[in-house]
Amino acid sequence: MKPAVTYELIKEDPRTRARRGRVHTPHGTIETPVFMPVGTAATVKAMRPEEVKELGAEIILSNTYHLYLRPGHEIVREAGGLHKFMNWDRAILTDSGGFQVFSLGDLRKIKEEGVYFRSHIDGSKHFFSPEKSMEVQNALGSDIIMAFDECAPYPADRNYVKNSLERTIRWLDRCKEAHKNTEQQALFGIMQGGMYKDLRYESAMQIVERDLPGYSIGGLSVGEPKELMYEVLDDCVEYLPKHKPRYLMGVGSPDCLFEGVERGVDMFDCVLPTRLARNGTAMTSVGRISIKNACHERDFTPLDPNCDCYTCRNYSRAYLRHLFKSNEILSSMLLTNHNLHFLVNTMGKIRKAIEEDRFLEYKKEFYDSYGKF
RNA sequence: GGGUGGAUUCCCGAGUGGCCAAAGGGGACAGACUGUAAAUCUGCUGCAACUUGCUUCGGUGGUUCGAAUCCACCUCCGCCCA
Repeated sequence: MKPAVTYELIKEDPRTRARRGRVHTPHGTIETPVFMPVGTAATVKAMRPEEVKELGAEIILSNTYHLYLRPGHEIVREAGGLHKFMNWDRAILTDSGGFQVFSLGDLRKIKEEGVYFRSHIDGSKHFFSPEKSMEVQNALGSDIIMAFDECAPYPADRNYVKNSLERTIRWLDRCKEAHKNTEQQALFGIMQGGMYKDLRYESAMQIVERDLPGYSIGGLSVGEPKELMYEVLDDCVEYLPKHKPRYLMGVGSPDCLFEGVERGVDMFDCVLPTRLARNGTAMTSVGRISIKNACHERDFTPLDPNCDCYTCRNYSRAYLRHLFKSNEILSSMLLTNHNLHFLVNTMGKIRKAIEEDRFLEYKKEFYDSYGKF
């Protein structure tokens, strides 16, 4: 039986581990490496799906925990699934709720059977388990579903990380067992192991043994220094099979994307571009720009001189600053549009560079222009 | 004309003898944000020195060891009665 999602390797960079590929899903093909915009609550905040499409996004992320709490996965199922519910006919990947185990702090308690949560919305009590996560994700009908894992914090002692990753493996087996819709939805495993190389190896061997359609690297970008993340990432990718997609979870600053691609990562997602946009920061070819800064008050030039997105074609920094300072909704819309365009477009250029054997040259060019990250 | 309430640091507004450079908002300015508890959060907002000094609470003058706070007069604003 053909899995719901397959990976096609097109080309490998001769000088680095960067690679050009395609991920085939029931809702279309994704050119990789790819950046996936995040739409936690069944919407990429401040964007209409048509706009996200126009940017060139081929897949977006959504979140199991959030949709389970509100509106409730049964409602999404009744609506005809997440694609129909949110009017997005391209691919969707749902996170399992695992990250919320990490981020909800003292609102949760981790046990072998699963995780006891308190809703961040109303404080009500909930229980999430591998089975529950699969049930919800099956109801949502996303193309790629993630295993229910625990993302260990940083720093964390070795013993904690070891216990955590071993439990995550047991949970992965339960996910595989509970996953009911393998023809339409592909289950990805998640590697953990913190910053410990041997634990990363152990985790990788365990998940690869489960022969899943894709593998992701979790537990990075949780507060550790970038150099350390790159070092750990070097090993992580090494342990993963060549003919399956590799997904680095939660990473999205431009430098991290380049470093990730260079080490052989195919997929990334991150809230950074959308959140920064809503908080008044733009990612541009010449670095980050805080549109709230007084120096843009009378700057009637575009946000990014080298950008052809809708926002940069039509609006000035002075206007965008005015919108932000006035708390206008359009501020979020235009800045989000630009930031997503910037990352999606940069990924497109990375793919092209790999095809033309000039990935490292393009990387240098980008870094020289971007300046300080 | 008579009566009455008020004037506070960029704005609104607390403060009614020392603990007041003065609460709290707002605004301004700056910063953070990486599988979204985030259109959120943090810092800062009299001047200068650098743990201290100076100037400030409508104006002027007074009382007091000490005043944004008490007294007198003046200026402006609100309300009520004629």
